[in-house]
Amino acid sequence: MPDNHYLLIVDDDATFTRILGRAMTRRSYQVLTAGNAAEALDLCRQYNPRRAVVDLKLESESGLHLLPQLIRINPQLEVLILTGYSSISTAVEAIKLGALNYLCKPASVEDILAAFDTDAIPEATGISEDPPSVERLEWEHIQRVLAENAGNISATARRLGMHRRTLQRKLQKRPVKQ
Amino acid sequence: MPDNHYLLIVDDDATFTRILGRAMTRRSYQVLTAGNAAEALDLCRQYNPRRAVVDLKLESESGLHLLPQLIRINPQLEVLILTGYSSISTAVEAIKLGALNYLCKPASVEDILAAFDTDAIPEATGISEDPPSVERLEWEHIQRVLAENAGNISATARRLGMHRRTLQRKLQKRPVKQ
DNA sequence: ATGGGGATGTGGCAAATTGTCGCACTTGCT
DNA sequence: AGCAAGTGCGACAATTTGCCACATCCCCAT
Repeated sequence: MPDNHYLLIVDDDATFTRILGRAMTRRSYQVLTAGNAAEALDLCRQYNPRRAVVDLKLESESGLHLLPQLIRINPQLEVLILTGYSSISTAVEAIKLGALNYLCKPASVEDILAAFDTDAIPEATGISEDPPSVERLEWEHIQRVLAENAGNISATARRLGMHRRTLQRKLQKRPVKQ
Repeated sequence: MPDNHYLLIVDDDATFTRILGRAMTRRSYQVLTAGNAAEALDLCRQYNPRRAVVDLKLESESGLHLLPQLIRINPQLEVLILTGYSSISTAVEAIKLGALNYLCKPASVEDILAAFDTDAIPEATGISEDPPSVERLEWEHIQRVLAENAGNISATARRLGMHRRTLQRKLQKRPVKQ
């Protein structure tokens, strides 16, 4: 184990950081939380955390912009990008910028921990292209259109040709794992 | 401009490699084509191409497996991964393994060139114009996977994570229309 | 401030879709 | 011949929808 267990959580949703922070504290991380980029950079400089969970969508600035700054401070930092909607291009961008991994919200604490630790053997395991399950495909598509419509559920349902009530119910459920 | 314009195209679909190869030749690339991993590695060693387009789904082996081997031969190689479906996890995996970019088929020659030449990422799935309904998206996805499995309904259902009976019923309901 | 026009969250219920078995038949391989 | 795998289909239960009816909110123009 490394010399410290500092985990930096960056998200402007206070509720989310609180919940995740508590869960991580319970797993013996020393949790630092930041609500914006400036705070995050300060904490990073001050505590030199080993891992970070960064929301892609911060109020004004983008998590994608924050990412390289954090890594410049500490090149060893393992950053996990969290995003509300799944977009391949942002996922690719995040990894190119040095993120360790990329997850879609809502993600469970287990998902997050797994995303940090899975990195171990990307090559050895037989990676093959599996077609995404229809559920997964649907979920990602919904997230994309929802993002396009700025989170407007009614409009999204209309454009997706599904009933608003149905969309609501789907959104309440969990994302499907691959 | 670099010392050579060799472009390696790796895909087991001969028609695709021919079309893409011709288009790239017209754009003054010297095109090398391979139908499997072994050929690809040979060509890579022999010609030391600067760029490569690799289909993620090769017959037996996976493009994701080939990727690190190519890069080991030539760390400068710019590899573009082409895939049949848009899947965030494989996109992330590909970039982690050193791919320059990730595109979904069908991609135009322009898309491919743009993916090589710009850091900005073209929206991989070509979304954002008019969101297809979930039904339509599902239908297209089913057709793709079904084709990939040579019309095998049982196998398709398994890979799609849906019940065989359900797939049967879906296929019956919509013969082929749009 | 007052009243549209949208959006959102819920509950309830009928209608439609799925999940699950089972069974008969065909194919390809040994 | 016998086996493994795939296919088509009927029946029935379990879920998931579509749809309607509110009750709130919020924003904006009157």
